[in-house]
Amino acid sequence: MLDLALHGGRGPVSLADIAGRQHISLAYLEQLFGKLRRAGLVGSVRGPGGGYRLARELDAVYVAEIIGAVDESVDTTRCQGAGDCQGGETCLTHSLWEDLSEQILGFLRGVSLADLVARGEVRRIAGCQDRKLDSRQAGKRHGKARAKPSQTPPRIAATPVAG
Amino acid sequence: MLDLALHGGRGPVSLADIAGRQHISLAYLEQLFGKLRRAGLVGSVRGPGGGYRLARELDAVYVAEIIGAVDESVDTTRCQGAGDCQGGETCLTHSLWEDLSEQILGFLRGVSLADLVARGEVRRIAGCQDRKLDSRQAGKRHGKARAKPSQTPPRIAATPVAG
DNA sequence: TCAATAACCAAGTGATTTAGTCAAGTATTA
DNA sequence: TAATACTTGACTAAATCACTTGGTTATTGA
Repeated sequence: MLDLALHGGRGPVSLADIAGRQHISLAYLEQLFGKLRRAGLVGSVRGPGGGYRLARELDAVYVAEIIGAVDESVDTTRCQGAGDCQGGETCLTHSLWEDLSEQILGFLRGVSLADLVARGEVRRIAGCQDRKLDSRQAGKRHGKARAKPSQTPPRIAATPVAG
Repeated sequence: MLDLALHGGRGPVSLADIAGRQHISLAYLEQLFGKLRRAGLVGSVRGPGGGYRLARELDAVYVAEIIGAVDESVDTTRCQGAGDCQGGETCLTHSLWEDLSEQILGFLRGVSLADLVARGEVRRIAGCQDRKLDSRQAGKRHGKARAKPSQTPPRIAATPVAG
């Protein structure tokens, strides 16, 4: 979504472009953007020259929504907030994880794509990515690579012992 | 640790007791408390009547430490903070996940066992647990059950798409 | 001294999750 | 009408994590 925010100025951005810049496989991006589209966060344009564009202004798209569209939840309780963590009963630490979840959601609800684009760090990295892609594309012609190099999965390491 | 905080008033608490109240298997508790002991958060007493006790006062034990001792990290970046998320380079969203990690750590560093014990919700649930255990133990005699009923694992659901 | 109790330890297991792949489509436009 | 791009669904590989198995060692009380 950030790539879209940074490169969506002149018409739709193809997933192949994003795949090249962000080192995420095209097939996987297709999955993610399917969810994003169904959540109403992006719009798509088919056919040659097509691609995706953000459905709203940068300052109206919050990270929490994006994660919600893709992952469906940022809840840290084992019971997904239901309170039946311990065989129908509520476990001792339920309220703690509930508070933490609220904390995380609050933070992610406060960060918009506009906020991220405004960061010097983000602009710098995006600049590097663009330069790299340009020099790489100078040497090749219309290379459609469906299988891209993969990376190790990210994961939030903290896990409640009971919650 | 909360169970220990609530029941550690009169001498050490055995893991079998905690297992009974919190529905966590004894063998699994042994693993966790091994880590907690090595981290200096609890002390142990062997032999009959033995068990574990908190190594510090309630208001000096923070949830962040407990998670750190057991899980080792609450980092949400895919590179564990190293900044080499994208094949040696830093990925676009690195700073976002770094901020989120700091947010989570800050929250968990601010919650002590004393804070949790002071919660009405926690006291209420602990009361229920004690009453249930009493009525169950009235009917049996020295039942050493090493294999306890298990529960579905908790997990933080939010996962950064790239970080 | 011996048996019971409870901490200690190492290795393995199994369910779940998630990033990612594969193989088909269908729509759009030059 | 062919190329481009999006759509869908089923599958896979790896990792994680809660949990188990099968022991050993230390302490206490009878």
